[in-house]
This record gives sequence, C-alpha cells and structure tokens, in this order.
Amino acid sequence: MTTADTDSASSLRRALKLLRVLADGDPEGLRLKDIAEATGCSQPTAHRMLQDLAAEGFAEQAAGKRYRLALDFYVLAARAGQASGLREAARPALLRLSATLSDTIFLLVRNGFDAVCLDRVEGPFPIRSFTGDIGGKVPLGLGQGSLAMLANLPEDEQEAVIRFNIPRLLDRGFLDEASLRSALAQARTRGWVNTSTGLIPGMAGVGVPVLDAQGRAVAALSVGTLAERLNADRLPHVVKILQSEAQALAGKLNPFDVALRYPSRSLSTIGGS
Amino acid sequence: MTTADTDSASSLRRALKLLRVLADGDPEGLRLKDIAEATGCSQPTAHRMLQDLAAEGFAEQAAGKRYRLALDFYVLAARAGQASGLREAARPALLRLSATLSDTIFLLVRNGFDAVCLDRVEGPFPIRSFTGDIGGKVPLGLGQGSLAMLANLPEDEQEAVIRFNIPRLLDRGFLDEASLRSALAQARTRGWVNTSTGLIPGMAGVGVPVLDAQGRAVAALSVGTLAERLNADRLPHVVKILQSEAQALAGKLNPFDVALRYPSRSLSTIGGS
DNA sequence: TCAAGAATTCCGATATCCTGAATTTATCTC
DNA sequence: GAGATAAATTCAGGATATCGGAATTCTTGA
Repeated sequence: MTTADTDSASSLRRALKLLRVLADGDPEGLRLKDIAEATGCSQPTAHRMLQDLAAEGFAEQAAGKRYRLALDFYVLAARAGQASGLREAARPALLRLSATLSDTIFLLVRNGFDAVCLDRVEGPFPIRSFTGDIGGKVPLGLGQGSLAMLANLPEDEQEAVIRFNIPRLLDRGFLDEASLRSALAQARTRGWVNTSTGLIPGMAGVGVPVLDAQGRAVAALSVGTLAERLNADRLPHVVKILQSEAQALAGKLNPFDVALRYPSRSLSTIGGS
Repeated sequence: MTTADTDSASSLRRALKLLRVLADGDPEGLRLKDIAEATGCSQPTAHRMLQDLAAEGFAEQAAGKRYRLALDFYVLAARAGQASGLREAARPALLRLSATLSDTIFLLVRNGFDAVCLDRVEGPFPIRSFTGDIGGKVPLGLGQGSLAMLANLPEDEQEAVIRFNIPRLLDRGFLDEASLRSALAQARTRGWVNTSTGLIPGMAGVGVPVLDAQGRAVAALSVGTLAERLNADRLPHVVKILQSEAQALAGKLNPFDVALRYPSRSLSTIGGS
C-alpha cells in the first residue's frame, strides 16, 4: 500500500480507471451516472473526462447517450508494441493448430501473477475455460497453459508467485499446495501439462510453455477441448504438435526481450493492492 | 478547428496523445526525451504522466529506461474492439473463407470517414493492401471492402463522406470523382466490388458489404489476392461465397445496434481536426 | 402530458499541474 | 576502466486548470 489507490490519485490515474470501468462494463455502453459512481468521482468530472476521451477517439457515445470505448483505442493497441508483436508472430501457429486439431487454441502470456489470454482461435466444439475471452486473466497455475508457464519460471519467481497465488487458487477450486507443487514438478520434467483431472467437468486440455533464450516461460500455447477428445491415442499427437509450434515460436521470439515487469516494481504494486 | 489541437488542451488529452506517441513509436520503447519532444511537453511532465500510466499498467519501462505500452493496455483494447461483438462473430466466417479460397480475408468496419481493418486471416499468397494490418485505416472508398461500405451508406452520409474524402483519395492515387461515383453506383446495384483495375499492380480483390437491418453498411468482408487468381472463371465463385458469408453475418448482427457515431458529433469533430 | 431522473453547463475555490533548476543515474568515448 | 556528457529523475514555488455543487436542459418512463 505504498501508493494507495483508495483515496486521492492524480487526475490521469482517475481517467485511466475510468477507461477500465468502460472496458469492464457492458459493451453496449454505460450511463454517465454509473460511470461516475464506479469511478468515485462526481458526475461533471466524469463527463468532462469522457468528453476528452471522446475528442481523442478513445471513447464514444452510443445511442442512448451511453459511453463506451471507441475503435481508436483498439486500433492503437493493434498497431504496434511488444504484446501485439507476439500475437502477430503466434497467429499463424494458432491457425495451423486450430485447423489441424479442430480444437480451440489459446495464446497466453504472463503478466505479474496472472496469465493473460492474448489470442484465441475457436474450434468447432463448445469450450468452457478459465481464461475465457481475449484479455481474460487467471492466476498463474490455474489451467493448462497457465500451469505450464508457472512451471517454467526461475525458482525464486515461481516461489513468489506460488505464495501469492495459493489463496487465489484455493478460492477457485484448486485442491492444495502439495498437489500444485507435484503438478509443477511433473510439468517441468515432461515439458507439457494436461488437465484431464479437470476442474471443469468434461473439459480437458494440453498446455506447453514458450521459452525465451534463458529458458524462462514468456508465453504458453494451449488446447482446450472435450475430455473425450483427449484420449490416450490422441494425446501424444496433440502434445507433439503443440510442442513443435511452441518451439518454432520461441525461435521467432529471440530478438524480443519480453519484459516480465516482475522484479522491479510490479511485485510490490500488485502485492500491495 | 473548433477545438484546436495545436495549443493548449486538457491534461488528459495530452496524456492520451502521449499514448498515441507510445503506440506509434518503436515497439522496443521510446526514450523519455523523445517522448517529451513528440508530445510537446516538458520532460518532467512527460515523466510524471508516464509514472501514472505505469502505475495503472498502461505503460512500462523496458530495459534501457525505455517506455512502451504495457499489457493492460492491450487487454483493455481487446475489449474495445468488441463494441459490437463483430469481430468474434465474424471470426469463423473469416476462417472458413480463408480455408475455402486460400486467400487473405479482411474484416473491415466503418469508423468516421475511414474503413478500419478489424481482423484479417492471411492466405498463403503474399498480399499488398491499403488496409494493411489489423488496426490499419484507409479512407472510405479506397479498396474493395472500403468501397463496398461506402456504396451502401445512406445517401446523405455517403455524400458527406465523399466530399470529405475526395482530396484524400486523390492523394493516394485515386483517379477522379466521376470514376468514384460510377464505381459506387455499380457497387450498389451489383452488391459487390472487384478491384481488378488495381491501384496496386498485380493485386485484385472482391469486397461485399455487411448490411444492418436498415440496409446500411456496418462492415465489409473482402478478399485480397493476386490479380491472376481472380480470373473470369473464379470470380463468380468468390463473389458468391463472400456474399453468402456476409449475409449470414448480417443475420447474426440483427440484435446489435452498431453505432455509426456519425451524425451526432463525429462529423464536426473529425472534419474539424 | 407531466414528472422524475439523467445529462450537460456554469462558476468560484482550491488543489493539482507545469516550468525551471538541481541531483542522481546511465551512456559514451577514450 | 574512468571521466565526461547526456539523460532520467526529483524537488519546490507559482499559476492555472481542475473539481464539485447548483442550475439548466434534455430525456425517459408513467
């Protein structure tokens, strides 16, 4: 709690919070009153911020006076940057995997103590997953890809993440620390994860890490499918093809230094909030 | 120039400009000094804004003190594009089209006076296009999909767009207003556009509009390929399959009210800047 | 049609933000 | 490897833009 987020913050930070509110809210748009309430600022203030956001193309007013994020925001993010670099680089792999396996494929990256779904290509089967849509977050350790990444972090980081995430994992139905650690050990030695034990009934998946030059996990590719589609016959094939794509992707990533934004400030920031 | 962007603007708008600078800049990150210069504010000011952005997870410091956009920004943006859920809804169609035609498929939406590339699935052939990557913009009227959308706007809107875009189109190699209007008329009656006349040598494409319940274009599907791959034999087939997907997509869109953000403020806003 | 609620505008007080200078840190050259 | 240069970061005072309450206009629902 070095920098409290409860009380006063700079006007910029309040505006950014406002953006978050918009992003989390109904895609159809939010009413000014609700926005003001959610951000904790007065109605005129929210209104003025939204005016500025709209003037810059970051927000727009839909029918019914509702405010929502505008396309420019998306365009900006899509255009450039490290995250989208990875996404662009991985897109062909996702498409190939999806076409070959006829299943839903996820691209995850690590962000602090979470795994974030950067991209997803849907297969023909209806899937339920923790990660959910693009942009969805899960604690590191929950789910195939998420677990695969956690297993391939440097010792100390892994330990810090585990300590921080254990309560969150338990909250979401995970068994206990011992089984997490044994799963991690297995994942590290085998190089892949499968979740047939399924916290989600009827679902199963395989996740493999994408490693950087130092052998640390920077991302993960994973498959989510129906449990019946991951039988003993098919599993080895799925693992093999996933690993092959992950390795190819890792090769392309060499020039990138995917920032883990971990040791510097984020630990205290995230831990403290 | 109602609201000048040259001189003073609210601090929020300056911060948003800063975000633009970051997005446009080197993915590896930008130096504080250059950021300050690009945004036109002093170095300490830029620094403070970046601190706030970093604290909220919108920016981060890569190695070498360089600043760049951070993951949270992309996560948020991923949802901004979903304003209409269009991208998710269209994804399967894009994949089918790409698989069937073995060509590059674009999903475009209208945004003010531009067509924006919301999604793209690459085919095996190397393509050059105006729209470029995801997030890329072109003036309405330039390119297959862009033209298909413009052709299917309500009269008055179309007229306003044409007036505004003519100079921009001429700048980019378009012939003249008369040929634009005849192309639009043809596009409207036929229901599709093909650009074999190619402003880009060797390239050709087909674009069809995605219409809402009122018959207005809200999006477009288009194919971009090598001119030799769009011969008289194949063209009808491509048109047919594109139209069929566009129609199916339009059906899915019924419940949505895709805001055109047009008549209210955007015209003056965009026109004035 | 009326009424209640929401959105937008206005205005004064004040907290916040900006500019300039100083200090620390990194980078470059030899 | 060490000095010098340039950038990054911190600090403080003063000006200004920001904030919130109240009034007005507009919309929504009865």
